Amino acid sequence: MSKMKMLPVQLSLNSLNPGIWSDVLWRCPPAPSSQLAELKTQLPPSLPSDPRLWSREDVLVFLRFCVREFDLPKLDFDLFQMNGKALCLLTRADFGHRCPGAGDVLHNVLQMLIIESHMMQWHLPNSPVTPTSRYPLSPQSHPPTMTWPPLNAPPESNNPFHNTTHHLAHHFMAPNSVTLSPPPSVDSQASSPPQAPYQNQNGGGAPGSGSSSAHTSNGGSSSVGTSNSGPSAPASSSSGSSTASNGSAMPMKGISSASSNHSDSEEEYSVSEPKMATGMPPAPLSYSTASPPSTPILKDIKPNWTQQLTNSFVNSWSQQQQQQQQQQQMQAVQQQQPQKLTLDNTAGPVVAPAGGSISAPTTPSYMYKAKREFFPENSEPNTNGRLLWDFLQQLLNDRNQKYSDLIAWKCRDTGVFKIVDPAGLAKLWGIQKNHLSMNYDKMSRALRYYYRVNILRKVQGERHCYQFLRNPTELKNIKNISLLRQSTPAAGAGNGGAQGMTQGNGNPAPSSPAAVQNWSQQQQQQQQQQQQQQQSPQRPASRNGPMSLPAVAAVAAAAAAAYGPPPTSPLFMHAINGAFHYLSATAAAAGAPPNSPALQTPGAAGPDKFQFHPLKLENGGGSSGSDSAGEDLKPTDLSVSGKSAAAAAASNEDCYPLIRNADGLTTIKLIRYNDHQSAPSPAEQSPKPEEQQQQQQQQLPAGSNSPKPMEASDQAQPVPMDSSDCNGSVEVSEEALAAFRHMRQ
DNA sequence: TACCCGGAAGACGC
DNA sequence: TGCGTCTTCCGGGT
Repeated sequence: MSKMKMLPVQLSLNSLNPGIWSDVLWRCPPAPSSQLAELKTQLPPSLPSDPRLWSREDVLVFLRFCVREFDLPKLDFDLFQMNGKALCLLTRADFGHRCPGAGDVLHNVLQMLIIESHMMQWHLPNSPVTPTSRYPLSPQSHPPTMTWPPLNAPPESNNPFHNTTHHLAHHFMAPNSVTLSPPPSVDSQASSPPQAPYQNQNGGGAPGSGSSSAHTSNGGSSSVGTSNSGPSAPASSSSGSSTASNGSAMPMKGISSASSNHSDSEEEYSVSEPKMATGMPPAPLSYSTASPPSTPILKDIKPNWTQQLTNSFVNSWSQQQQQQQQQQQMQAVQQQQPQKLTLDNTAGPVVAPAGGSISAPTTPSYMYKAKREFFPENSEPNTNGRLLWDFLQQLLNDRNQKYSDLIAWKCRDTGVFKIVDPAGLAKLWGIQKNHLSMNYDKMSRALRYYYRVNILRKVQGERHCYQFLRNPTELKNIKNISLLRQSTPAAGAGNGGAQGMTQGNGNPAPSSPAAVQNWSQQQQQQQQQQQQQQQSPQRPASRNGPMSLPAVAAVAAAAAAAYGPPPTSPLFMHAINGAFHYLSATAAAAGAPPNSPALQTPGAAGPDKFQFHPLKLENGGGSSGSDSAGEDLKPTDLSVSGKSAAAAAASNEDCYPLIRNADGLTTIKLIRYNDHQSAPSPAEQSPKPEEQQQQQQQQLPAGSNSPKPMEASDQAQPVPMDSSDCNGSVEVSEEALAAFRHMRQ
């Protein structure tokens, strides 16, 4: 034992799903950098620095090295007949099963190396971190906007690891929250800590994380970790525990993702278990053997891989929601109390993970403080997935396709989607709503409820296939969806029951072919927005703008974990502060993006906080029923953009028409001129400013009953549904890295 | 057996 | 208190 080196990560980890972040960021001993460096220097030089690149032989070399260096018990190397990719997919539990007594060590070491590899990639030049580099672990990052993968996808993408790494990357970039998304009710949204990037996926503050045993003694502790979840805490924590316990979610996710991303065939989608059979990762022994702490939420569900998968999604989802909330509320608060943005590193001490406290990895105390200050209980109303259609939209449009194993577009243009994993999706939905007994039957009932209001229809003949009859913008703008019932579903069974819809409330309600086209257009616009966000050089901060606080902190934490002091150190706190301020300043200097908290103005840019470059083709005058929607689309007001319509159009830039809703709020319609459409020339296309005003006036008669453009893209719902808005992951931008470098200097 | 449908009653939040 | 949005349960059909 004397020769045994200090482990890079504590061994007192439970069997929960290894959140790379959590493990490394919150369990690092005081000097991880030096240890890691030492470790790396002693690794056999033949080993690629990126574990994923290891061959089988490399894996064995690595294992032998660990056995030797850490004085581990003898391993059965036959259980590690896998390459580095597969090895990376092994969970802590997997390691534990393969080599009891040494699994934690191996896992931790490996995770450290993965982290290191991450960091190296981040620092690579010409390695834009956002958004194409959102998949730092994925050698073949795919465009986030790719909803349905091309059939000619490279063979590599068939590799389960493709999506697994993607998923893993997500875990890294936006580490899972422990808290399984308590229903986004007031409590959960307002008081649940903005911990997403910091929480241990392992659930509930890593129940039992302080225990060195793989078996957490239950989560009694777990509820603590979830902090203010209130009544939801048990569910949250328990789910987290389950997630953790079923630590194989990631591999399975990867497998599943791969299949789902490359085929929408019934065979591949419909049943989960067969996927497992066909895509078994090299870790068959541990999927259900991790002895999850029995928890209320999942106790009646076999810990199968689907569940694990779901839990993984749940965490991601939860994290998305929290991050969105966090960003929104941060922006709101910043406008009022910018001085409070400085995280006080004198905040209560971060509960040291060493003591086994579950709080530390779950919610650093400084984040609690931040939460208290920045996230008031009375958060602004925000559906954020509280409505089923919104929930589905956000899953479907997730930029990272993180939920493609649960639900995926089948034809995004027409709004047709397929529930890939009904049970998993239902479970996720149930967790979202805190209805833990949710199942697909119940959820589908809710979906059928949408038939009546012409939001959805069933795709005949295809299981689990539904079609949105209204595009996200429509749905978002229709405040009173019940009004949609005015159209009798019976009238339009053929085309989705959308005929003659809802003219009564002034909402243009083209759910028929025109609506589908409108849907298609907006979907395309969303994709274009995403692409533009990725490519636009004049928006260096990307859609992330200055990184959100969690992102900043994530970078700092990552860096601290990989290089520097532990998160509990003042330097770490200072790093976060510095990063944040640095980014704010950077954003200001570079021309703050719309979602720059510091620069955001409450008026026009406010609602657009999630969209850098809103695009516009407004449905001038409501539902014309025209199939050529583009012809009716007129920009109305370009005041936000500060350019004339003609100039904007001439420059092929986007317009920012304003629409005033019934509440008098000015919102922005996000529609873009499609270059590929048979659009008139820019000069023709864009009315003169006077015309715009006239049009706007025509469209916005105060109190008028005349048809208005979609009513009120209300500011209270700053989280649009399109993919560009699903800001689930903590995207680490170049600025963030620069910030970190800056603060390290 | 699973999926799908829709009625009915009720919960829950606003 | 009313309303909207489910949730839950159910019987029936495919």
